[in-house]
Amino acid sequence: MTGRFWLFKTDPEDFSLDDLKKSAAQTTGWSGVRNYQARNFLRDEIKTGDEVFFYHSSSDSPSVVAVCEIVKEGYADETQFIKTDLHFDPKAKPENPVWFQVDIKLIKELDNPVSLQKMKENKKLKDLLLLKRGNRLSVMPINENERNEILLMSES
DNA sequence: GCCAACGTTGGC
DNA sequence: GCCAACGTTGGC
Repeated sequence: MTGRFWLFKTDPEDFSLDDLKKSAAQTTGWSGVRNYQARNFLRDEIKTGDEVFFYHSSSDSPSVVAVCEIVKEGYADETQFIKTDLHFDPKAKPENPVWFQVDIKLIKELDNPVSLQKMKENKKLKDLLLLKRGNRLSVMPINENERNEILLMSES
């Protein structure tokens, strides 16, 4: 069974690959996403077994650094209900959640991180959503060819 | 630290 | 429904 492919951005100051490695079962809930387009992917389209590239933004060399897998698909993001949480949303009610999350598990750290710069230089990735001007989506789909190309780049 | 690009908010 | 103001993202 082959699922779809996704790329999740994270600011390593908030949650890094090292944090994921230290997590129980190397699994973490991807909570805190507060963008409607990303929310729709998390709620409706991302399925258990789908593959995810784990991307560090806002670092010295923004890069894809690992491959993960969805181990639990869309469910209500608890942080929206917690008043003291940074991601609290007063509009959200437990019977009518606004924000959703999935759980991801680390599968493999890439042998060589694939930097944003290298992806920009690769003509085969010219349509990669990540490279579109001003793209701020933190959860985005990528296609199989792009996924294969990025994996290939990580091998050398 | 800067700033362009973008999403959201709120007045009208 | 428009759009200016504002806050945030994220590359550099």
